[in-house]
Amino acid sequence: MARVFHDVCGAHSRDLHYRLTGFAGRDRSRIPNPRNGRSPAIARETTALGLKLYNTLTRSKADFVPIDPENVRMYVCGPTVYDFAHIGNARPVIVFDVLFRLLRRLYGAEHVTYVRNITDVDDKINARAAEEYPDLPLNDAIRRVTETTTAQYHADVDALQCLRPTHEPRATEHIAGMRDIIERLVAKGFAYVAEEHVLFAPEAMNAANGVLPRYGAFSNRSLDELVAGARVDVAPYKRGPTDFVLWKPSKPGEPAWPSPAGIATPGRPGWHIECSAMSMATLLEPAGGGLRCDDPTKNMFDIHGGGIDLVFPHHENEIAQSTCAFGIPRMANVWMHNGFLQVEGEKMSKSLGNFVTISDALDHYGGAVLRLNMLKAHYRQPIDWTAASLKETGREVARWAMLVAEADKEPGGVPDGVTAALLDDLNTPQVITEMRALYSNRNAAGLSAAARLLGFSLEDADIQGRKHKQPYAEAGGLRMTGHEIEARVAARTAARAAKNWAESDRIRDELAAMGVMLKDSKDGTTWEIAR
RNA sequence: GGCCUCGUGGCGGAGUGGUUACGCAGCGGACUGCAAAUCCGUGUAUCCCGGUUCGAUUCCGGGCGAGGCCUCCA
Repeated sequence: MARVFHDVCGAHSRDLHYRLTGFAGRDRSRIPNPRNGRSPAIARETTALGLKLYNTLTRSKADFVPIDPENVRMYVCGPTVYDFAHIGNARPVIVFDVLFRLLRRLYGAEHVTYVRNITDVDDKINARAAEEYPDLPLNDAIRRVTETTTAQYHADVDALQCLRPTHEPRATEHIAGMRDIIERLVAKGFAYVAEEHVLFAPEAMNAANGVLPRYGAFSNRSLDELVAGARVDVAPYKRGPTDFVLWKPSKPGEPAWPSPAGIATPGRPGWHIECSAMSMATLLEPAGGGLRCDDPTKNMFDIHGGGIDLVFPHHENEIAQSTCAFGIPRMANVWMHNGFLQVEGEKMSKSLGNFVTISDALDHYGGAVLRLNMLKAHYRQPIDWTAASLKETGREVARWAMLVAEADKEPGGVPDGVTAALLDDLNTPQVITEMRALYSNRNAAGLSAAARLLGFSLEDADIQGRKHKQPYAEAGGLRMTGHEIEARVAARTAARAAKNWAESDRIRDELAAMGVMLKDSKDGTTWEIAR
């Protein structure tokens, strides 16, 4: 803690700390003391268990102290279900799955609540529905799109060996909660109705006194900067250029719900309000969307995660909504953001033709390989998703699996070095280094336990992609069944026994052309279909 | 233009105010009919310029370069 204090207050200044944490010029009696992280308004009765996490809110790494160790609560922004999830979407899913598993280990599986939402109301969904099912009524088409996409998403993340979150709320199931928050915001003067929209006014938030953070503090930008940097036309009904939509009217045929704030026309929620409502419903007490009116400061949770691109505007706006509606200084104590993913050194985009879906990736590599490959870079660093790296990872997992298969089974816990690396802000590259040392030392039990903590099994390693699990090889329009491959392998073994090396090598070359790789050992020849 | 992050060997990628991890590739060797796989050994790096320091890759300032956000986006 002394080190943290030095980083925050020694190297910079206390005022900078308050600016970074969004409390510049505000009542400082109720905000966390940078010296010890304690706040008069928030009881911190527990001690840390050694986990350190980098917090975007404070831009520093600090001990993780849950509000309630009996119920550690984490919310991660999930997918908008309109298309196959891509490999970039897989990164937060895997990263926060690792954190979920670590938290369960530290606090007990029954004492961690992990929420990852599904956004199933969105313009992109509507557009996709109209395109895919032009003959169906729009609402039926939308249901088709969201159901099939959600099923695909579940299949993908299951294959990546991610645990299902404790709750997976859908936006359309929480419209009432959104209306509730919107009504609170209107009643408190933070939001207003204009042309059947409800808009949030950041200027009203910044004019308010009390515990609220400053709008823009989280993403470190001022309202003036946002106005100056705005590249889009401001809708005429907005009072201020930075106002954002909480609720908007639905067009005819679109999904629509009764509107809040006395608006007669049915409408639908803005994107940001969804996460405020779903986190409230699933993570705040009492369960089901109630709030602790007796003690508003209880209306916070521990960890909020997502991709770094969500810092602004999504998370900034979530914070604005939740803090203003509930009268709290923070929505969540720790904010974690994963870095971006590139493909072969370039930004992934459909126009570049390098768009990789999770499903595509699973065709070529098993879930264990994709998962470990994702964890080779620290979660806050950018990662370059390359075929070369995947191939290397695949071989490494295969090596590890071979050791585990051959070694004597001795029950073993997770080695200390592995745990220590993971506790240090999920330093998975360091974990992998530890695992390599375990491999070198032939510590199969430790290696296996480490893999399990990272979320994959070495006893039953999922290495091969779906395409290569097929019992035949295919190349150049030719197809060879497993029986045919076995027959050629047997013929080659016979040729080798007869020291007919020319014939032996000919068969090996023939199989290699089909992508079938042979391995000779003193126990015989094995084969596998390479990629 | 504003804000933020990052810059380590051929590649990937950590830690660290004081002998610069680890993996891949390369090279040498073992094994093999020859390969592949596996095993053993091994060379190579901290963007540039200042500053602080006995000493900086690590801290501070500047420069250059890369990426992200400011608009839907993991």
